[in-house]
Amino acid sequence: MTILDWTERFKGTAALPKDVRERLNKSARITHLKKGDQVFGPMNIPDSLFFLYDGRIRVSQTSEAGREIVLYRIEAGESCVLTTACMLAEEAYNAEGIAETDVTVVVLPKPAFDRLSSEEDAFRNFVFAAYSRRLIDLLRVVDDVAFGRIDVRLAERLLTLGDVLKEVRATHQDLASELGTAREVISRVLNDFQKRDLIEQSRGLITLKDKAGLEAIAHSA
Amino acid sequence: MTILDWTERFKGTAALPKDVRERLNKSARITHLKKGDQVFGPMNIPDSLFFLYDGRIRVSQTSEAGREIVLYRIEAGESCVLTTACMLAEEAYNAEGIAETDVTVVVLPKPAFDRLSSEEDAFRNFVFAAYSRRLIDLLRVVDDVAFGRIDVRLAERLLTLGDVLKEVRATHQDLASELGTAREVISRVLNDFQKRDLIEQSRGLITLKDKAGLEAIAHSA
DNA sequence: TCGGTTAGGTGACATTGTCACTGACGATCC
DNA sequence: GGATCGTCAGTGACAATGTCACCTAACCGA
Repeated sequence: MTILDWTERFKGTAALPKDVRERLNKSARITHLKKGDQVFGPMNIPDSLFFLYDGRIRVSQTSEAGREIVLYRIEAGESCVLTTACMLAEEAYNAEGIAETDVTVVVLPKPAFDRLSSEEDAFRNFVFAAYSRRLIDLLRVVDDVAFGRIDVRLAERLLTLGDVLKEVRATHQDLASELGTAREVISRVLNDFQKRDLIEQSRGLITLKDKAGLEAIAHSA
Repeated sequence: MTILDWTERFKGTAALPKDVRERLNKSARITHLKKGDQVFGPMNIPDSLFFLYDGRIRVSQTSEAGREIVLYRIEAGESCVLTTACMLAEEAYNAEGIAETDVTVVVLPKPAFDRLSSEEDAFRNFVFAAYSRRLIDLLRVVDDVAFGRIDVRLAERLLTLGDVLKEVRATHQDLASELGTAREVISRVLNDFQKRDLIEQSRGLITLKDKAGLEAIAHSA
């Protein structure tokens, strides 16, 4: 494939001197993954650092009983620190990353990572910032799960998933996995939303009819 | 006060060359805090790095409604990365650290931190490991809150809080704050435990009568 | 010992999670 | 077309947990 200069894509590398960037381009490997592929998981801990060049990765956690909750999403230009966390920590964990779209990943071997983070302040700060971002994300998840109502959380999530279009292509089970709850709960709440004319439903598709109304619910925490 | 060589206390600094450690001892400041003092919080974001020399810090999060949940504890020899996370991330958060005992803290100014983490691999790895540890801790919290039963979680927590002694000195409200639930819920579960002869209760004190029984509950997830 | 504060108990009810089952829809094959 | 199968969604009963209002008991300092 064509060799692309990924270093311009990341905050931590864009500002680096040209020679450093060229060195990086040599030592890093670029990988493509299909939508739905597992990027990492309990059985699949990479020994390298991941930087997401293009696409989106969904990081979720699954309980013993098989219920799932989405922790956060990695967008293009961000790095995936959880893999490194899992490398360092001995403890068992059960988070996994799934490619939500086709994905292009820059894989940086650990030696190159070490060298870079010792030599380049910008890069090191980028990595620290990535860690911080995830910590904050998880604080938010804890807050939502421990203290939030699901109608509020579902309204929020519908709005973020719908974004530009007013459509959310997801089954009730998908949404349950987003929020870490059961399908039946989602069904109940969605039916309530429908009765209130906030949404329209059809198989695997939800249409947002009243974004303002949903926002009112989302912010009524 | 007497100057103590804290650098031997931390994994990331103990192995450093003597001259580096001496430099550190000069640039860092040592602070003492009383039991119950706030180490950091939404209104009190330090601009330096914290290393816990002695004592224990409880990190918890509080909801809008005022309900609290304990995220993790920092033990002597560990660093407090959440403060740095909060420095870097712009977003609002509401975690705070409370000294659970009298506490001795090493405060390392950011310039010294930057220099150290660029020059010394051991130190940098120590910091990364600290971040990782907290990420994993939070994954566990998410798992517990989203998927765990409270009787299981309470049994676990009683065992860890009781540890050597068979006593837990905590009010029902304290335990509710540990697990992010309501006092009434704790009261109900404790009464159930008492009926089953697993514990004994008196005002502000719980005695573990049957650790094996509690462990059975704790592991019956 | 009085009075106030804090810890804990209780019942009614709301919300959320679980379970078992049903029907509805869409694809495919004959 | 119609039979069949798998996925998606709806439902009612019940269990677990959270909320609210209010009560009692224990402790503590004046």
